[in-house]
Amino acid sequence: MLTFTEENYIKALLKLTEEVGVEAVGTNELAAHLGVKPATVTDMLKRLKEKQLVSYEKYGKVSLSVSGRSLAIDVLRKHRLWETFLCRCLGFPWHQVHEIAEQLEHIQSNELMDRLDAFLGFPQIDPHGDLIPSKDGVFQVKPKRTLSMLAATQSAVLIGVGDNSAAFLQYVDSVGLQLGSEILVKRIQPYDALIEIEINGKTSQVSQKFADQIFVDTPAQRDEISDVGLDVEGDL
Amino acid sequence: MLTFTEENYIKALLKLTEEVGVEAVGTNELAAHLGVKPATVTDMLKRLKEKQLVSYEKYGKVSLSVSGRSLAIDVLRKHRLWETFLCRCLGFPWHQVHEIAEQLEHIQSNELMDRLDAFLGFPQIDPHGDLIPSKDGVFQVKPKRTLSMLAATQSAVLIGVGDNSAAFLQYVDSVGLQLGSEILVKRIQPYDALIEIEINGKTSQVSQKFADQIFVDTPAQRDEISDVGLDVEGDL
DNA sequence: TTTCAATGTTAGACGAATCTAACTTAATTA
DNA sequence: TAATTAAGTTAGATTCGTCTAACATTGAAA
Repeated sequence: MLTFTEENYIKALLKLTEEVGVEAVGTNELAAHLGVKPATVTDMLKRLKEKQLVSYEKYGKVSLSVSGRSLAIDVLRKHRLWETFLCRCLGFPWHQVHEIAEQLEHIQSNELMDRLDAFLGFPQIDPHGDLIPSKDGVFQVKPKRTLSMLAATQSAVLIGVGDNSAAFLQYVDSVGLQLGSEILVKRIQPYDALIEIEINGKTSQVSQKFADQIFVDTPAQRDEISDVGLDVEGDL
Repeated sequence: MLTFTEENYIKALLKLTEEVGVEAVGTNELAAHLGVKPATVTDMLKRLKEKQLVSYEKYGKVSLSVSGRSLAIDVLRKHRLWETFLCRCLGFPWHQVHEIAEQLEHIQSNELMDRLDAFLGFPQIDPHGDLIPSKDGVFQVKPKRTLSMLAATQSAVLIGVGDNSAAFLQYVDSVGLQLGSEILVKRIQPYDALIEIEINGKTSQVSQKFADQIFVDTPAQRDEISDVGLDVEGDL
Protein backbone atom coordinates (compact mmCIF):
# COMPACT_ATOMS: atom_id res chain seq x y z
CA MET A 1 0.00 0.00 0.00
CA LEU A 2 1.41 3.34 -1.03
CA THR A 3 1.16 6.49 1.01
CA PHE A 4 -0.64 9.55 -0.26
CA THR A 5 2.72 11.19 -0.94
CA GLU A 6 4.26 8.23 -2.72
CA GLU A 7 1.27 8.17 -5.05
CA ASN A 8 1.85 11.83 -5.83
CA TYR A 9 5.50 11.22 -6.67
CA ILE A 10 4.81 8.42 -9.10
CA LYS A 11 1.96 10.33 -10.67
CA ALA A 12 4.31 13.28 -11.19
CA LEU A 13 6.87 10.94 -12.76
CA LEU A 14 4.25 9.63 -15.17
CA LYS A 15 3.31 13.19 -16.14
CA LEU A 16 6.88 14.33 -16.61
CA THR A 17 7.91 11.37 -18.71
CA GLU A 18 5.10 10.02 -20.84
CA GLU A 19 3.14 13.18 -21.36
CA VAL A 20 6.31 14.85 -22.57
CA GLY A 21 7.69 11.81 -24.36
CA VAL A 22 10.89 11.66 -22.35
CA GLU A 23 12.61 8.63 -20.86
CA ALA A 24 13.63 9.89 -17.43
CA VAL A 25 13.69 13.08 -15.38
CA GLY A 26 16.01 14.75 -12.91
CA THR A 27 15.60 15.47 -9.23
CA ASN A 28 15.27 19.22 -9.70
CA GLU A 29 12.56 18.95 -12.28
CA LEU A 30 10.58 16.56 -10.13
CA ALA A 31 11.04 18.80 -7.10
CA ALA A 32 9.82 21.86 -9.01
CA HIS A 33 6.77 19.99 -10.24
CA LEU A 34 5.86 18.76 -6.76
CA GLY A 35 6.63 22.02 -4.99
CA VAL A 36 9.28 20.54 -2.68
CA LYS A 37 13.06 20.88 -2.39
CA PRO A 38 15.42 18.67 -4.39
CA ALA A 39 16.79 17.20 -1.16
CA THR A 40 13.33 15.96 -0.29
CA VAL A 41 13.03 14.28 -3.64
CA THR A 42 16.37 12.53 -3.22
CA ASP A 43 15.16 11.08 0.08
CA MET A 44 11.88 9.95 -1.39
CA LEU A 45 13.52 8.39 -4.43
CA LYS A 46 15.46 6.09 -2.13
CA ARG A 47 12.22 4.92 -0.58
CA LEU A 48 10.54 4.52 -3.97
CA LYS A 49 13.49 2.54 -5.20
CA GLU A 50 13.31 0.23 -2.19
CA LYS A 51 9.68 -0.39 -3.02
CA GLN A 52 10.73 -1.11 -6.62
CA LEU A 53 8.57 1.65 -8.02
CA VAL A 54 11.35 3.49 -9.85
CA SER A 55 14.69 2.79 -11.37
CA TYR A 56 17.19 5.28 -10.11
CA GLU A 57 20.90 5.57 -9.46
CA LYS A 58 22.70 8.30 -7.53
CA TYR A 59 23.27 11.39 -9.67
CA GLY A 60 21.28 9.76 -12.46
CA LYS A 61 17.82 10.31 -13.89
CA VAL A 62 14.70 8.61 -12.57
CA SER A 63 12.06 6.63 -14.41
CA LEU A 64 9.14 4.49 -13.36
CA SER A 65 9.45 0.72 -13.10
CA VAL A 66 6.78 -1.42 -14.68
CA SER A 67 4.90 -1.79 -11.41
CA GLY A 68 5.40 1.89 -10.58
CA ARG A 69 3.99 2.90 -13.93
CA SER A 70 1.01 0.66 -13.49
CA LEU A 71 0.24 2.10 -10.06
CA ALA A 72 0.68 5.63 -11.39
CA ILE A 73 -1.74 4.94 -14.20
CA ASP A 74 -4.24 3.69 -11.68
CA VAL A 75 -3.99 6.95 -9.74
CA LEU A 76 -4.43 8.88 -12.97
CA ARG A 77 -7.47 6.79 -13.82
CA LYS A 78 -9.04 7.59 -10.48
CA HIS A 79 -8.24 11.27 -10.89
CA ARG A 80 -9.90 11.49 -14.27
CA LEU A 81 -12.93 9.43 -13.31
CA TRP A 82 -13.53 11.69 -10.32
CA GLU A 83 -13.14 14.79 -12.47
CA THR A 84 -15.73 13.39 -14.82
CA PHE A 85 -18.08 12.74 -11.93
CA LEU A 86 -17.59 16.23 -10.53
CA CYS A 87 -18.40 17.90 -13.84
CA ARG A 88 -21.08 15.65 -15.17
CA CYS A 89 -22.99 14.79 -12.01
CA LEU A 90 -22.31 17.64 -9.64
CA GLY A 91 -22.13 20.42 -12.22
CA PHE A 92 -18.71 21.75 -11.27
CA PRO A 93 -17.07 24.01 -13.85
CA TRP A 94 -13.97 22.37 -15.30
CA HIS A 95 -11.56 24.77 -13.64
CA GLN A 96 -12.62 23.63 -10.16
CA VAL A 97 -12.42 19.87 -10.52
CA HIS A 98 -8.68 19.30 -10.62
CA GLU A 99 -8.03 20.40 -7.06
CA ILE A 100 -10.79 18.26 -5.57
CA ALA A 101 -9.80 15.26 -7.68
CA GLU A 102 -6.26 15.61 -6.30
CA GLN A 103 -7.74 14.53 -2.99
CA LEU A 104 -10.26 11.99 -4.26
CA GLU A 105 -7.67 10.12 -6.34
CA HIS A 106 -6.11 8.74 -3.15
CA ILE A 107 -9.23 6.99 -1.87
CA GLN A 108 -8.42 3.28 -1.68
CA SER A 109 -11.11 1.05 -3.09
CA ASN A 110 -10.99 -0.69 -6.42
CA GLU A 111 -14.63 -1.54 -6.18
CA LEU A 112 -15.47 2.11 -5.71
CA MET A 113 -13.74 3.06 -8.93
CA ASP A 114 -15.29 0.21 -10.87
CA ARG A 115 -18.74 1.20 -9.72
CA LEU A 116 -18.12 4.88 -10.38
CA ASP A 117 -16.83 3.99 -13.84
CA ALA A 118 -20.02 2.04 -14.56
CA PHE A 119 -22.19 4.78 -13.05
CA LEU A 120 -20.64 7.28 -15.46
CA GLY A 121 -21.14 4.92 -18.40
CA PHE A 122 -17.45 4.02 -18.85
CA PRO A 123 -16.33 7.44 -20.06
CA GLN A 124 -13.27 7.59 -22.29
CA ILE A 125 -12.27 11.20 -21.89
CA ASP A 126 -12.32 13.49 -18.90
CA PRO A 127 -13.62 17.08 -18.77
CA HIS A 128 -10.29 18.42 -20.02
CA GLY A 129 -10.25 16.14 -23.03
CA ASP A 130 -7.67 13.73 -21.58
CA LEU A 131 -7.96 10.01 -22.07
CA ILE A 132 -9.10 8.02 -19.06
CA PRO A 133 -6.89 4.94 -18.68
CA SER A 134 -8.83 1.70 -18.84
CA LYS A 135 -9.18 -0.59 -15.85
CA ASP A 136 -6.45 -2.90 -17.09
CA GLY A 137 -4.00 -0.02 -17.23
CA VAL A 138 -3.92 0.67 -20.93
CA PHE A 139 -2.76 4.21 -21.23
CA GLN A 140 -1.11 5.99 -24.05
CA VAL A 141 -0.54 9.60 -24.89
CA LYS A 142 -1.11 10.34 -28.51
CA PRO A 143 0.94 13.08 -30.13
CA LYS A 144 -0.90 16.35 -29.95
CA ARG A 145 -1.45 19.12 -32.40
CA THR A 146 -1.64 22.52 -30.74
CA LEU A 147 -3.27 25.77 -31.72
CA SER A 148 0.20 27.25 -32.08
CA MET A 149 0.91 24.89 -34.98
CA LEU A 150 -1.88 26.30 -37.11
CA ALA A 151 -1.37 28.87 -39.83
CA ALA A 152 -3.60 31.83 -40.59
CA THR A 153 -6.99 30.98 -42.12
CA GLN A 154 -6.88 27.43 -40.72
CA SER A 155 -9.62 26.23 -38.44
CA ALA A 156 -9.75 23.41 -35.90
CA VAL A 157 -11.75 21.98 -33.05
CA LEU A 158 -10.73 22.11 -29.38
CA ILE A 159 -10.16 18.57 -28.14
CA GLY A 160 -8.09 19.15 -25.02
CA VAL A 161 -5.86 21.38 -22.94
CA GLY A 162 -2.32 20.97 -21.71
CA ASP A 163 -2.78 22.77 -18.42
CA ASN A 164 -5.48 21.95 -15.89
CA SER A 165 -4.88 24.86 -13.55
CA ALA A 166 -7.87 26.97 -12.64
CA ALA A 167 -6.15 30.14 -13.86
CA PHE A 168 -5.55 28.73 -17.32
CA LEU A 169 -8.97 27.15 -17.66
CA GLN A 170 -10.74 30.33 -16.65
CA TYR A 171 -8.74 32.13 -19.30
CA VAL A 172 -9.88 29.50 -21.82
CA ASP A 173 -13.48 30.09 -20.69
CA SER A 174 -13.06 33.82 -21.11
CA VAL A 175 -12.28 33.55 -24.82
CA GLY A 176 -15.44 31.48 -25.22
CA LEU A 177 -13.74 28.11 -25.69
CA GLN A 178 -14.98 24.73 -24.59
CA LEU A 179 -14.31 21.19 -25.72
CA GLY A 180 -15.67 20.88 -29.24
CA SER A 181 -15.53 24.60 -30.00
CA GLU A 182 -14.46 25.51 -33.54
CA ILE A 183 -11.48 27.83 -33.61
CA LEU A 184 -10.56 29.91 -36.65
CA VAL A 185 -7.07 31.39 -36.84
CA LYS A 186 -7.63 34.78 -38.44
CA ARG A 187 -4.08 36.04 -38.51
CA ILE A 188 -0.77 35.88 -36.72
CA GLN A 189 0.81 39.18 -35.77
CA PRO A 190 4.17 39.34 -37.53
CA TYR A 191 5.59 41.64 -34.84
CA ASP A 192 4.87 39.77 -31.57
CA ALA A 193 3.45 36.47 -32.81
CA LEU A 194 0.12 37.04 -31.09
CA ILE A 195 -2.54 34.84 -32.62
CA GLU A 196 -5.90 36.31 -33.51
CA ILE A 197 -8.60 33.68 -33.19
CA GLU A 198 -12.35 33.64 -33.64
CA ILE A 199 -14.72 31.43 -31.64
CA ASN A 200 -18.46 31.64 -32.28
CA GLY A 201 -17.97 35.00 -33.89
CA LYS A 202 -15.96 36.37 -30.97
CA THR A 203 -12.43 37.49 -31.73
CA SER A 204 -9.54 37.31 -29.24
CA GLN A 205 -5.78 37.69 -29.24
CA VAL A 206 -3.82 34.93 -27.55
CA SER A 207 -0.14 34.35 -26.91
CA GLN A 208 2.09 31.54 -28.14
CA LYS A 209 2.32 30.29 -24.59
CA PHE A 210 -1.45 30.04 -24.40
CA ALA A 211 -1.74 28.43 -27.83
CA ASP A 212 0.81 25.77 -26.88
CA GLN A 213 -1.64 24.45 -24.30
CA ILE A 214 -4.62 24.28 -26.64
CA PHE A 215 -4.92 20.88 -28.29
CA VAL A 216 -6.86 20.77 -31.51
CA ASP A 217 -8.08 18.43 -34.16
CA THR A 218 -8.10 19.67 -37.73
CA PRO A 219 -10.48 18.45 -40.42
CA ALA A 220 -7.58 17.14 -42.49
CA GLN A 221 -6.10 15.35 -39.49
CA ARG A 222 -9.39 13.59 -38.88
CA ASP A 223 -9.09 11.92 -42.29
CA GLU A 224 -5.45 10.99 -41.88
CA ILE A 225 -4.32 7.50 -41.01
CA SER A 226 -1.06 8.60 -39.46
CA ASP A 227 1.02 11.72 -39.01
CA VAL A 228 2.76 11.49 -42.36
CA GLY A 229 1.20 14.24 -44.37
CA LEU A 230 1.14 17.30 -42.21
CA ASP A 231 -0.13 19.95 -44.60
CA VAL A 232 -3.57 20.89 -43.51
CA GLU A 233 -5.99 23.37 -44.94
CA GLY A 234 -8.57 25.37 -43.13
CA ASP A 235 -11.89 24.69 -44.77
CA LEU A 236 -14.19 27.36 -43.52
CA MET B 1 -7.38 23.24 9.00
CA LEU B 2 -7.48 19.96 10.86
CA THR B 3 -5.44 16.92 9.98
CA PHE B 4 -7.07 13.67 9.00
CA THR B 5 -6.24 12.27 12.43
CA GLU B 6 -7.52 15.24 14.38
CA GLU B 7 -10.82 14.92 12.55
CA ASN B 8 -11.02 11.29 13.57
CA TYR B 9 -10.43 12.13 17.21
CA ILE B 10 -13.18 14.73 17.39
CA LYS B 11 -15.55 12.49 15.47
CA ALA B 12 -14.87 9.73 18.00
CA LEU B 13 -15.52 12.17 20.82
CA LEU B 14 -18.85 13.12 19.29
CA LYS B 15 -19.83 9.46 19.01
CA LEU B 16 -18.76 8.58 22.52
CA THR B 17 -20.56 11.50 24.14
CA GLU B 18 -23.73 12.50 22.32
CA GLU B 19 -24.68 9.17 20.87
CA VAL B 20 -24.44 7.67 24.32
CA GLY B 21 -25.80 10.71 26.15
CA VAL B 22 -22.73 11.20 28.29
CA GLU B 23 -20.95 14.46 29.14
CA ALA B 24 -17.30 13.46 28.82
CA VAL B 25 -15.11 10.43 28.25
CA GLY B 26 -11.79 9.10 29.50
CA THR B 27 -8.51 8.59 27.73
CA ASN B 28 -8.75 4.79 27.77
CA GLU B 29 -12.21 4.68 26.30
CA LEU B 30 -11.21 7.04 23.52
CA ALA B 31 -8.05 5.01 22.85
CA ALA B 32 -10.00 1.78 22.66
CA HIS B 33 -12.48 3.31 20.23
CA LEU B 34 -9.75 4.67 17.98
CA GLY B 35 -7.56 1.58 18.16
CA VAL B 36 -4.53 3.40 19.59
CA LYS B 37 -2.79 3.35 22.95
CA PRO B 38 -3.89 5.63 25.81
CA ALA B 39 -0.51 7.38 25.71
CA THR B 40 -1.16 8.40 22.13
CA VAL B 41 -4.49 9.87 23.10
CA THR B 42 -2.95 11.90 25.91
CA ASP B 43 -0.50 13.44 23.43
CA MET B 44 -3.22 14.23 20.95
CA LEU B 45 -5.52 15.73 23.57
CA LYS B 46 -2.85 18.31 24.34
CA ARG B 47 -2.78 19.30 20.70
CA LEU B 48 -6.58 19.37 20.44
CA LYS B 49 -6.73 21.50 23.56
CA GLU B 50 -4.23 23.96 22.12
CA LYS B 51 -6.45 24.24 19.06
CA GLN B 52 -9.41 24.82 21.40
CA LEU B 53 -11.30 21.83 20.09
CA VAL B 54 -11.75 20.11 23.44
CA SER B 55 -11.93 20.97 27.09
CA TYR B 56 -9.58 18.78 29.02
CA GLU B 57 -7.52 18.84 32.20
CA LYS B 58 -4.82 16.38 33.18
CA TYR B 59 -6.29 13.22 34.71
CA GLY B 60 -9.78 14.48 33.91
CA LYS B 61 -12.39 13.59 31.33
CA VAL B 62 -12.52 15.11 27.86
CA SER B 63 -15.38 16.79 26.06
CA LEU B 64 -15.74 18.73 22.83
CA SER B 65 -15.70 22.51 22.83
CA VAL B 66 -18.37 24.35 20.89
CA SER B 67 -16.12 24.75 17.86
CA GLY B 68 -14.86 21.18 18.18
CA ARG B 69 -18.40 19.88 18.24
CA SER B 70 -19.33 21.88 15.20
CA LEU B 71 -16.35 20.59 13.23
CA ALA B 72 -17.09 17.03 14.33
CA ILE B 73 -20.68 17.36 13.17
CA ASP B 74 -19.43 18.53 9.82
CA VAL B 75 -17.27 15.43 9.46
CA LEU B 76 -20.25 13.29 10.41
CA ARG B 77 -22.38 15.07 7.83
CA LYS B 78 -19.83 14.34 5.13
CA HIS B 79 -19.58 10.72 6.22
CA ARG B 80 -23.32 10.17 6.01
CA LEU B 81 -23.78 12.01 2.74
CA TRP B 82 -21.05 9.90 1.15
CA GLU B 83 -22.63 6.72 2.51
CA THR B 84 -25.90 7.77 0.97
CA PHE B 85 -24.19 8.38 -2.35
CA LEU B 86 -22.41 5.02 -2.28
CA CYS B 87 -25.62 3.10 -1.63
CA ARG B 88 -28.08 5.06 -3.71
CA CYS B 89 -25.96 5.92 -6.73
CA LEU B 90 -23.30 3.27 -6.88
CA GLY B 91 -25.39 0.39 -5.54
CA PHE B 92 -23.07 -0.60 -2.72
CA PRO B 93 -24.62 -2.85 -0.06
CA TRP B 94 -24.91 -1.04 3.28
CA HIS B 95 -22.25 -3.12 4.96
CA GLN B 96 -19.56 -1.89 2.58
CA VAL B 97 -20.13 1.84 2.70
CA HIS B 98 -18.83 2.70 6.14
CA GLU B 99 -15.23 1.86 5.43
CA ILE B 100 -15.08 3.85 2.21
CA ALA B 101 -16.90 6.79 3.76
CA GLU B 102 -14.25 6.81 6.50
CA GLN B 103 -11.86 7.95 3.80
CA LEU B 104 -14.20 10.19 1.84
CA GLU B 105 -15.30 12.14 4.93
CA HIS B 106 -11.89 13.85 5.04
CA ILE B 107 -12.04 15.40 1.58
CA GLN B 108 -11.85 19.16 2.04
CA SER B 109 -14.37 21.07 0.01
CA ASN B 110 -17.53 22.63 1.28
CA GLU B 111 -18.77 23.19 -2.21
CA LEU B 112 -18.35 19.51 -2.96
CA MET B 113 -20.56 18.53 -0.06
CA ASP B 114 -23.18 21.13 -0.90
CA ARG B 115 -23.37 19.93 -4.46
CA LEU B 116 -23.44 16.28 -3.44
CA ASP B 117 -26.20 17.08 -0.95
CA ALA B 118 -28.24 18.72 -3.72
CA PHE B 119 -27.46 15.89 -6.16
CA LEU B 120 -28.87 13.40 -3.65
CA GLY B 121 -31.96 15.55 -3.09
CA PHE B 122 -31.03 16.72 0.42
CA PRO B 123 -31.43 13.35 2.10
CA GLN B 124 -32.30 13.32 5.79
CA ILE B 125 -31.26 9.84 6.75
CA ASP B 126 -28.33 7.72 5.67
CA PRO B 127 -28.41 4.04 4.62
CA HIS B 128 -28.19 2.91 8.25
CA GLY B 129 -31.12 5.04 9.33
CA ASP B 130 -29.00 7.72 11.00
CA LEU B 131 -29.89 11.38 10.75
CA ILE B 132 -27.70 13.42 8.40
CA PRO B 133 -26.76 16.69 10.13
CA SER B 134 -27.93 19.74 8.24
CA LYS B 135 -25.51 22.15 6.63
CA ASP B 136 -25.81 24.61 9.51
CA GLY B 137 -24.74 21.94 11.97
CA VAL B 138 -28.07 21.05 13.53
CA PHE B 139 -27.61 17.59 14.90
CA GLN B 140 -29.42 15.80 17.58
CA VAL B 141 -29.68 12.20 18.63
CA LYS B 142 -33.17 11.22 19.54
CA PRO B 143 -33.69 8.58 22.18
CA LYS B 144 -33.96 5.19 20.58
CA ARG B 145 -36.19 2.22 21.17
CA THR B 146 -34.43 -1.07 20.53
CA LEU B 147 -35.67 -4.49 19.60
CA SER B 148 -34.56 -5.70 23.01
CA MET B 149 -37.16 -3.47 24.65
CA LEU B 150 -40.06 -5.22 22.97
CA ALA B 151 -42.14 -7.90 24.62
CA ALA B 152 -43.42 -11.08 23.00
CA THR B 153 -46.22 -10.60 20.43
CA GLN B 154 -45.20 -6.98 19.80
CA SER B 155 -44.21 -5.89 16.33
CA ALA B 156 -42.19 -2.96 15.08
CA VAL B 157 -40.43 -1.51 12.06
CA LEU B 158 -36.65 -1.33 11.61
CA ILE B 159 -35.60 2.31 11.48
CA GLY B 160 -31.89 2.09 12.20
CA VAL B 161 -28.94 0.18 13.60
CA GLY B 162 -26.50 0.96 16.36
CA ASP B 163 -23.48 -0.68 14.78
CA ASN B 164 -22.24 0.04 11.26
CA SER B 165 -19.63 -2.68 11.08
CA ALA B 166 -19.74 -4.98 8.08
CA ALA B 167 -19.93 -8.05 10.33
CA PHE B 168 -23.01 -6.79 12.13
CA LEU B 169 -24.77 -5.53 9.02
CA GLN B 170 -24.24 -8.78 7.17
CA TYR B 171 -25.77 -10.55 10.14
CA VAL B 172 -28.73 -8.18 9.90
CA ASP B 173 -29.02 -9.00 6.18
CA SER B 174 -28.91 -12.71 6.94
CA VAL B 175 -32.06 -12.58 9.05
CA GLY B 176 -33.81 -10.79 6.18
CA LEU B 177 -33.90 -7.34 7.76
CA GLN B 178 -33.64 -4.01 5.99
CA LEU B 179 -34.73 -0.49 6.86
CA GLY B 180 -38.51 -0.52 6.93
CA SER B 181 -38.83 -4.25 7.57
CA GLU B 182 -41.59 -5.27 9.94
CA ILE B 183 -40.34 -7.34 12.85
CA LEU B 184 -42.60 -9.52 14.98
CA VAL B 185 -41.33 -10.70 18.34
CA LYS B 186 -42.74 -14.21 18.62
CA ARG B 187 -41.33 -15.18 21.99
CA ILE B 188 -38.46 -14.64 24.33
CA GLN B 189 -36.69 -17.75 25.61
CA PRO B 190 -37.04 -17.75 29.38
CA TYR B 191 -33.83 -19.73 29.80
CA ASP B 192 -31.24 -17.75 27.77
CA ALA B 193 -33.20 -14.64 26.76
CA LEU B 194 -32.82 -15.37 23.05
CA ILE B 195 -35.44 -13.52 21.07
CA GLU B 196 -37.40 -15.30 18.41
CA ILE B 197 -38.37 -12.90 15.65
CA GLU B 198 -40.20 -13.18 12.38
CA ILE B 199 -39.46 -11.07 9.31
CA ASN B 200 -41.45 -11.64 6.13
CA GLY B 201 -42.46 -15.06 7.35
CA LYS B 202 -38.88 -16.05 8.19
CA THR B 203 -38.13 -16.91 11.79
CA SER B 204 -34.78 -16.34 13.48
CA GLN B 205 -33.31 -16.40 16.96
CA VAL B 206 -31.26 -13.40 17.97
CA SER B 207 -29.31 -12.48 21.07
CA GLN B 208 -29.85 -9.58 23.47
CA LYS B 209 -26.59 -8.11 22.24
CA PHE B 210 -27.86 -8.15 18.67
CA ALA B 211 -31.27 -6.79 19.64
CA ASP B 212 -29.66 -3.86 21.48
CA GLN B 213 -28.33 -2.61 18.16
CA ILE B 214 -31.63 -2.83 16.31
CA PHE B 215 -33.56 0.43 16.47
CA VAL B 216 -37.27 0.18 15.92
CA ASP B 217 -40.37 2.26 15.67
CA THR B 218 -43.58 0.83 17.08
CA PRO B 219 -47.03 1.71 15.79
CA ALA B 220 -48.01 3.19 19.16
CA GLN B 221 -44.83 5.25 19.26
CA ARG B 222 -45.62 6.73 15.89
CA ASP B 223 -48.77 8.27 17.33
CA GLU B 224 -47.08 9.64 20.40
CA ILE B 225 -46.17 13.28 20.79
CA SER B 226 -43.41 12.68 23.28
CA ASP B 227 -41.96 9.88 25.31
CA VAL B 228 -44.45 10.15 28.16
CA GLY B 229 -46.69 7.15 27.67
CA LEU B 230 -44.45 4.20 27.03
CA ASP B 231 -46.91 1.31 26.98
CA VAL B 232 -47.02 0.03 23.47
CA GLU B 233 -49.03 -2.74 21.99
CA GLY B 234 -48.20 -4.91 19.07
CA ASP B 235 -51.04 -4.60 16.58
CA LEU B 236 -50.58 -7.38 14.12
C1' DT C 1 41.98 20.21 -19.87
C1' DT C 2 40.70 22.90 -16.35
C1' DT C 3 37.17 25.49 -14.31
C1' DC C 4 32.71 26.57 -12.87
C1' DA C 5 27.80 26.61 -12.90
C1' DA C 6 24.09 23.52 -12.65
C1' DT C 7 22.50 19.59 -10.63
C1' DG C 8 22.21 16.39 -7.04
C1' DT C 9 23.32 14.35 -2.27
C1' DT C 10 24.24 14.16 2.72
C1' DA C 11 23.73 15.45 7.42
C1' DG C 12 21.13 17.14 10.87
C1' DA C 13 16.77 19.08 12.32
C1' DC C 14 11.69 19.31 12.93
C1' DG C 15 6.57 18.28 13.47
C1' DA C 16 3.01 14.75 13.29
C1' DA C 17 1.44 10.47 14.91
C1' DT C 18 2.47 6.57 16.77
C1' DC C 19 4.69 3.09 20.05
C1' DT C 20 6.69 0.83 24.72
C1' DA C 21 8.08 1.03 29.34
C1' DA C 22 8.11 3.28 33.47
C1' DC C 23 5.90 6.30 36.39
C1' DT C 24 1.88 8.95 38.85
C1' DT C 25 -2.79 9.80 40.29
C1' DA C 26 -7.44 8.43 41.37
C1' DA C 27 -10.80 5.24 42.89
C1' DT C 28 -12.27 1.11 45.19
C1' DT C 29 -12.24 -2.24 48.48
C1' DA C 30 -10.99 -4.63 52.51
C1' DT D 1 -7.44 4.43 56.34
C1' DA D 2 -4.21 1.73 53.85
C1' DA D 3 -3.48 -1.23 50.03
C1' DT D 4 -4.45 -2.51 45.59
C1' DT D 5 -6.15 -1.83 41.06
C1' DA D 6 -7.56 0.96 37.29
C1' DA D 7 -6.78 4.96 34.72
C1' DG D 8 -3.80 8.27 32.97
C1' DT D 9 0.85 10.58 31.99
C1' DT D 10 5.76 11.11 30.81
C1' DA D 11 9.98 10.04 28.57
C1' DG D 12 12.26 8.38 24.90
C1' DA D 13 12.14 6.02 20.40
C1' DT D 14 10.42 5.38 15.51
C1' DT D 15 8.63 6.45 10.81
C1' DC D 16 7.23 9.71 7.33
C1' DG D 17 7.78 13.76 4.89
C1' DT D 18 9.68 17.86 4.96
C1' DC D 19 13.34 21.60 5.56
C1' DT D 20 18.24 24.20 5.42
C1' DA D 21 23.01 24.32 4.90
C1' DA D 22 26.97 22.27 3.44
C1' DC D 23 29.15 19.15 0.35
C1' DA D 24 29.83 16.28 -4.11
C1' DT D 25 29.37 15.26 -9.03
C1' DT D 26 28.63 16.19 -13.86
C1' DG D 27 29.14 18.25 -17.99
C1' DA D 28 29.84 22.29 -20.92
C1' DA D 29 32.57 26.39 -22.02
C1' DA D 30 36.79 28.72 -22.07
